[in-house]
Amino acid sequence: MNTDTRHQILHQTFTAIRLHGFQGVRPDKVVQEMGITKGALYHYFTGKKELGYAIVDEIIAPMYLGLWERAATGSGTAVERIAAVLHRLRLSTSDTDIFTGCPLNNLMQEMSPLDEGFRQRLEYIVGGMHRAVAEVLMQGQAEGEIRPDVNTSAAAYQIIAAVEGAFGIAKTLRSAQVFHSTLDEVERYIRGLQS
Amino acid sequence: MNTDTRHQILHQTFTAIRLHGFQGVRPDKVVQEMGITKGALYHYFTGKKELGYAIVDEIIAPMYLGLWERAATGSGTAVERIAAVLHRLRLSTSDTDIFTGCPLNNLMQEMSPLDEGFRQRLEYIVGGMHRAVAEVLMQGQAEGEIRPDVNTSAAAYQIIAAVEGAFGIAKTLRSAQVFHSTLDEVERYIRGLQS
Amino acid sequence: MNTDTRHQILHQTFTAIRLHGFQGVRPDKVVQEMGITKGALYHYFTGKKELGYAIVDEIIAPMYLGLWERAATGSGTAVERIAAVLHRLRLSTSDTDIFTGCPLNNLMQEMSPLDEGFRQRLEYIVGGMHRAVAEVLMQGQAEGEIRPDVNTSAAAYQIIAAVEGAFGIAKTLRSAQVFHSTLDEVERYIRGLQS
Amino acid sequence: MNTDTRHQILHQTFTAIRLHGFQGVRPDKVVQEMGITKGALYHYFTGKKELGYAIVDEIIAPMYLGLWERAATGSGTAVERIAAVLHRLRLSTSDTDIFTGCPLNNLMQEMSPLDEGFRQRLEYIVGGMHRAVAEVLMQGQAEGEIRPDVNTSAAAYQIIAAVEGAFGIAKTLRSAQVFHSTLDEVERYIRGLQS
DNA sequence: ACATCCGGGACATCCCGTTTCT
DNA sequence: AGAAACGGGATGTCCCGGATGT
Repeated sequence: MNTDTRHQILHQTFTAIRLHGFQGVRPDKVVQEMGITKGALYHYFTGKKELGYAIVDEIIAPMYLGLWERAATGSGTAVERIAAVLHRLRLSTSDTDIFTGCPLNNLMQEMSPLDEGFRQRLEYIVGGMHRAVAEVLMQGQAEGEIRPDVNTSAAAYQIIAAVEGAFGIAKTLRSAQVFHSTLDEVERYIRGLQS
Repeated sequence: MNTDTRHQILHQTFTAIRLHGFQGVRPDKVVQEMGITKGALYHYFTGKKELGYAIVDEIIAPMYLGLWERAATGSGTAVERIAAVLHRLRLSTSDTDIFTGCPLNNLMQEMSPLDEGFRQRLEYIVGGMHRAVAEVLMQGQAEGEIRPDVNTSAAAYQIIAAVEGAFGIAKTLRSAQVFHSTLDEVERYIRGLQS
Repeated sequence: MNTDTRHQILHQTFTAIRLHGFQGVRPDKVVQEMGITKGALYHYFTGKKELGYAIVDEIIAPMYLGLWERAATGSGTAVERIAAVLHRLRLSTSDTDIFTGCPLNNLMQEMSPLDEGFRQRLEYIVGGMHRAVAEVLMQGQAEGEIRPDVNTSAAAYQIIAAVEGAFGIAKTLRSAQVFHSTLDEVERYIRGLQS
Repeated sequence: MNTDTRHQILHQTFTAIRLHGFQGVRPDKVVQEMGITKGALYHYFTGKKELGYAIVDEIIAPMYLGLWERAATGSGTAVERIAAVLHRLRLSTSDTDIFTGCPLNNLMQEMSPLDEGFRQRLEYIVGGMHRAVAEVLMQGQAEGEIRPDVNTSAAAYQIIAAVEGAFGIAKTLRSAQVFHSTLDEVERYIRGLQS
């Protein structure tokens, strides 16, 4: 099993999804751009959908869960740890990322109502992100850093929602600046949760 | 010009877009479900894309701009007026709306990078929404209701982003409850802007 | 009966046929370019085919029969009268005519095998042209100008064939010069028929 | 590369072009008649136009260039060699060929003004035919067989034009006899070029 | 004497996936 | 492991013409 070709297909298709959406991906085009044939693709994946699942499982999930779970295990105050994730997000977001938007958000909007397999995988990722953030907030609450009246679960959803929403709006406005200033505002919101 | 048939096409296609995304819309199916023929469709619209533009211009834009601009012209404090919009949003959002997500958000994620015509129309809508919210916040600031150190533009983006993000997350989690509790949290954030 | 509109349709469609061939004509486009609607077109003609027949009968036939029958009724020697037609042809043939080719020849090649109605009308025109040329040659023969061993019918066909062929070749080579020098050669051939 | 299927498509489509013209060819019908599917067709050709180009390059060009260039390399006097080509043409022209006309001529009339790719390919063929005939005439002139005042280039164009024109006229008149007698007359013209 | 609206069907092309072969 | 050939069906668009109105 040549894992190289498999990886290449996975990443090339991931790029295509970012540009055209999952439905807009043309396996024909993808393999052509890679210089391989469909024989290779259908050797590793049973179909376009399974290829999509593999991309979510093997690329997107590790990417986002890794990013947010690092906050849960990091050091410093709760607010600082979440702010650190936002900083990393800002730094890792290039102008072309603004243009294509957040891969996770894109797939959620496109595929959630269309395919249950996608929805469950994306739900798993969002759930993991939410759990990570909520946990940090609860730790902060336990230590007296966060106000006791804060609904940590709702606050966690709000943080994630605002980040994804910021991605979506910046994408349409084609403005990295809007993205950054909205993230700043999210950070301010988080600081407002402190005692 | 028989505006009846035209309107019917517009609304039926709008529904189809909500279910399958713009790229997933099959004009064949739409006209078949309406009991008309493709002759009619291509009599009123030169193509699928122009039909999409018309839907954004004539359905989506009035819908969202109407909703948010009402906040700017309403009575009461700034926070109350924005909270009123959020309430209306909650009430007008059925379970199937949770399932299909926010039409505006869906189109933004799907079409912004694919077609400049769509992007500009959506940018116009988002810009209008932002302007409306920011204006309310500035009025509140002028009247001493909102703290003077609040960046009204950034706060307005954050509010819109959180609402759209809440839609997107609730759609994947298939949970009206998450939608509502996130909106509650947004409201709490807004109240935190008060002096 | 507004003969103006009818004439306009006839001539506009004739131009379209010259550019795209009969099968390539799009009634939709033609009426659009004229600023009228299909209602007008189908008021005067029962269909695209009948419109084509009318164009052959009312525009092409008079054009070509008029040109060649003038040779039969003109004055001077037989050779001079035919040469005069060739001259007139040369003068009336613009560069765009070279580009689009001979309308008669175009229609013959395109429609003869496809539609019997066209074929018979075009046969009528070619027959008339042939009769006119053959008659002139026979008159010349009677007066001793043309050699008695000349097969006037075959010679007439050859003259017409060479002229149409010259049009066709010049059209592909996009060369007015080839058209003119071939017509010169045809003239030389005719002079070779003299005693 | 299975050249069998490719060849079959090429020849079947060539036949269809002869019957309906290039624009009149319906790929659907062609593949259906062959018992293959559109998947096969679009596997070998990127589109109808490219298929047409391939037919010109691989079928029509060799056919005509082969026919006329044989005259240049044959033995006997110049006139005999050209007459031999005309004879071969006569023999290889069945009644159905009269009905459908000369494939080269048909394509020239139909496609030259519509598509530059076709025009250039057809120009290449006509150029080759002309060069072959002109060369034979020049050889004859060098050997004193052809009169020195003959413009070999113009005469070559006239020969080709007359042959193509004969095809076109015979097609409309549906008369093999007219075709043959016109070719006879062309032959007589050529003999008239002799000293 | 025309314009509007629309029916019905074709048409070129695309595209996912399977089979076969090397 | 991967390339080539092909099946089968859908897709967006076009386009001729008729029905209806004015």
